[in-house]
Amino acid sequence: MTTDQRDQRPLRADAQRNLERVISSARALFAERGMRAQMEDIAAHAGVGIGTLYRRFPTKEALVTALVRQRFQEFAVIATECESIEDPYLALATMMRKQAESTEGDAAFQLAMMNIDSFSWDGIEEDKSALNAIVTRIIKRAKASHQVREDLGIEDFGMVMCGITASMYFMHDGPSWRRHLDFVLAGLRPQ
Amino acid sequence: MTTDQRDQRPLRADAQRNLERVISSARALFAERGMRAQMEDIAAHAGVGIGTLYRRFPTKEALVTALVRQRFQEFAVIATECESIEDPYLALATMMRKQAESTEGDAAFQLAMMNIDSFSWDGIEEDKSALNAIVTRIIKRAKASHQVREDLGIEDFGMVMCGITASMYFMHDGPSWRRHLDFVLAGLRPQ
DNA sequence: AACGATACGGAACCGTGATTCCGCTTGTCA
DNA sequence: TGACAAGCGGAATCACGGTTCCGTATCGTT
Repeated sequence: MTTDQRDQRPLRADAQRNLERVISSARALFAERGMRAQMEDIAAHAGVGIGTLYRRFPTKEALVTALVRQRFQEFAVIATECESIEDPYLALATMMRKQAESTEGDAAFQLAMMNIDSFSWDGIEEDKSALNAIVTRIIKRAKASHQVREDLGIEDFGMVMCGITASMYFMHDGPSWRRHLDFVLAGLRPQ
Repeated sequence: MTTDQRDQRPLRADAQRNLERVISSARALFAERGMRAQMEDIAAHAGVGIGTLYRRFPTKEALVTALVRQRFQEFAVIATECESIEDPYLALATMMRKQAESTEGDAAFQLAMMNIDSFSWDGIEEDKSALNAIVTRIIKRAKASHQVREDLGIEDFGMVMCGITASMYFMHDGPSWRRHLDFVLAGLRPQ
């Protein structure tokens, strides 16, 4: 779940506890400082030594990737929930709103969304395409109901969410990113 | 113009030449590598020593800021040109298109637009507000003609351009940022 | 309770890249 | 054309942060 299911024997009790602390501290510090959050600070915040942190995540990149994967999985859950909304357009709009909402304050994910820092994000593809499958269905349904432009595609979804994420990440003052989302949702309508 | 008008005596001929080379190399390398472009490489690309580069721009931040100011000034020119377009909505839309277009490949500016890297961007405010004045007029006119939402504000403009810049900066594959701009322009219409 | 596998802490190490320093060179001006 | 301020180059310095290493501590099993 966290690192990877592939590894066998369960963690020692204390190690498991530390792992959870590290993840939650990482989330908190990345949210607070973006990618500038330092490994050492994360360890300290979690109340463990750096060595311990590195035992679970061999690099900073690995740590960030783990966090991002979790969020993609959460996205998939949200998308699935929204798929059961009757109105096709509302399903799409609600999904976008909820995903954006859940992204707020998750700098690690935001960065991944935006591909910053030349990380390779190994192992994300899998989670990403699982999500894409669901989103594609939702878009298809919305198009079939003629409530959104016919030329809307799954790639547009990624791009637009990236832009909205940017508004969220960068514009700390100014109007809320929600407004940006509103504009885009309106712009998705036919024509 | 480049560094600051405030400094008196004109540069020595060779220094002026080098300054221009440095600026153009900086633009090129930032475009190519984003903020990862290194001072040393910029100097080398310009055919000067690092010491020379640092003589004009005491820090990397100063260099980037200079480039960004130039672009804001260019934005102002574009905005002014567009102000003379008769149709109010077209004026706004064209301005946004042209500004975005001129931003393509200018990583330094893109970063500024997005506020990355915790730079302070000292001295930009001036140029920024000069631009804002013009844009505000264009928006006001568009609203008066009822061709865009009544609640559109100058802050929305900044946010939206930031989002589009992000699409431009981050989504090297996928659809073009122009599509994102299309969505937003459509979404700016009344209601 | 004893033992080996796991895990822990954190000082030391290292690479990267910005910035400084200073002895030498060149443009400008009288 | 001589003097000197302005400019130049680039090796050396520094700071910062990620990563490694290893002696010690703890867990879980027999």
